[in-house]
Amino acid sequence: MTTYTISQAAQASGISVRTLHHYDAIQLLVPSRRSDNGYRRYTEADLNRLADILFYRALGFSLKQIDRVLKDQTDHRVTLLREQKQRIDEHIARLQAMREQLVINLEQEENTMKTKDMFNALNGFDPDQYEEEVQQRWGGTDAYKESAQRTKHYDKEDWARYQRDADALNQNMATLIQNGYAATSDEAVAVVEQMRQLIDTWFYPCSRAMHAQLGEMYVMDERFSASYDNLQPGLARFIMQATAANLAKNGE
Amino acid sequence: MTTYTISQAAQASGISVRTLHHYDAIQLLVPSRRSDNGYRRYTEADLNRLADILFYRALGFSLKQIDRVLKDQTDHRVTLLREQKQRIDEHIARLQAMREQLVINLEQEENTMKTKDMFNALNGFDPDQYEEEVQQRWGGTDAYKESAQRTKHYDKEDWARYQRDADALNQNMATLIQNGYAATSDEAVAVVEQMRQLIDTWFYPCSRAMHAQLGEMYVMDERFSASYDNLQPGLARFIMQATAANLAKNGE
DNA sequence: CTAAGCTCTGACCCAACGTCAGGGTCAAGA
DNA sequence: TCTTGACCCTGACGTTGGGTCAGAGCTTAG
Repeated sequence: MTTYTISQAAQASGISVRTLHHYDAIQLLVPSRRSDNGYRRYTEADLNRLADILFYRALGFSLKQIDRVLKDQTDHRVTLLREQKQRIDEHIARLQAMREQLVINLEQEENTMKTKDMFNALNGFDPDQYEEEVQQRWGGTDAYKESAQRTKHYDKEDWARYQRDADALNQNMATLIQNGYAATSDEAVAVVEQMRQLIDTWFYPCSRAMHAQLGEMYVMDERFSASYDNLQPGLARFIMQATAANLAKNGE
Repeated sequence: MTTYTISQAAQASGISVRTLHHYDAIQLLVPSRRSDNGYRRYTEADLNRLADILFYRALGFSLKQIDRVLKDQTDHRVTLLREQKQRIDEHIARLQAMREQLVINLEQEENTMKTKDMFNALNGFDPDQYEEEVQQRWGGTDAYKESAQRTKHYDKEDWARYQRDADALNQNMATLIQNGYAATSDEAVAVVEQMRQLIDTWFYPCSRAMHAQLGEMYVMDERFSASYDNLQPGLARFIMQATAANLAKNGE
């Protein structure tokens, strides 16, 4: 009778030696013989059983279940198969629910990403990946071109530095709102002027008139205003009014 | 500031206390405070983080991944979500392949079940569940009716007893084949006569002529002969020949 | 004062192996 | 004959996400 060593058995069935050790340990597949030196010897019958095991394993049965299935001669098997199908169907249903949620989430994230990118395009972030919308809406403007030129050479730290400064200014503005300052107050105008200068230094020449236009955009586009108002309700509109006041008080 | 005990936090979010212990242990959710006696106190912020954790858990992220996702502010998140969707899609595909295999297998098993049931209908097993084919092919015969009548009152032990006797006779017959006896030998005929009597006592009056017919059926229908030949190659044909010999030697 | 109902930490358990570690066996080549 | 390399063995720990005690402390109501 021809027998196989453990590595032969493993290779023949495409599993690891460790797996066969495991199946032996849990008595799922005990090789029929051992050679004198204690090596496992697998017979053809053993390999057949192994094939059955792997078959049911591929169907998602647990090793414990497989043991039962192979003991149970044919009768109860149909029930077990049906139960397993049931389990798999439920599992699939669960995963499909997850998938749906993920898709919904991705759409949301992508929307806010787009919004951010539109903003970033005007402020200079790399719009390469979202060319469609950004290019269509802003691609023709001089500001866009200048911004795209300059920012090409910025690195991570540059971005982080800018982000920090911008966040600080937004935070200042939010504080003003909380303390009851008007958008036309000198304090608000001072902050918005700093905002303008920040854009000016980092991205493109931004006049007060242009900044006022930008402020309007913040309000018009819900996706912008949402992200601002997230920080502080009414912030988008407040900034818009401040840009206008800045233009009125200090000229172009 | 209102805080929550561990059991309150658990109940509020529908998870176990042990789970919160675990999340604390792996630093996924460390409660902001402990009270003087060492009890965990969860703040609202903690519960918010917990909600996020459970949200991503529901999407199939591992706890380790969740930790990263919650650290990573928004940017890398889209990538992670996309990767997760990818994993889930693959998982679904695998499960659907399993499902297909299971369905195919179930169809096969159901076919062999039907065969067995046809046999059982003539030998008396409850054919209720497979009425279609069994009824169509055998429903009109007297033997079927008689069998159906009698077996209605058999219980599990009756069936087991019958099964044991039948198995023993089949085994006897197999042994005769192995030892080179002819189907027409007195020994084979003796066994087949016992088989006939078994049917006679358990199910319906079965003459030798009828038994010969039955024997023919064993051979004709591949589904029958396969299950007999499984026990011993050539067994189905051997029994058929023996039933014929029995009829010839001993009359109707 | 005691029992009930919380809480704590520590520790073992599950499934299906992967991955060493430490140590034998065997055949071929120097 | 000795060594090298390719196999083989057992034993044991790690992984994931908690479940399930066990032993012990705190607080509160009866």
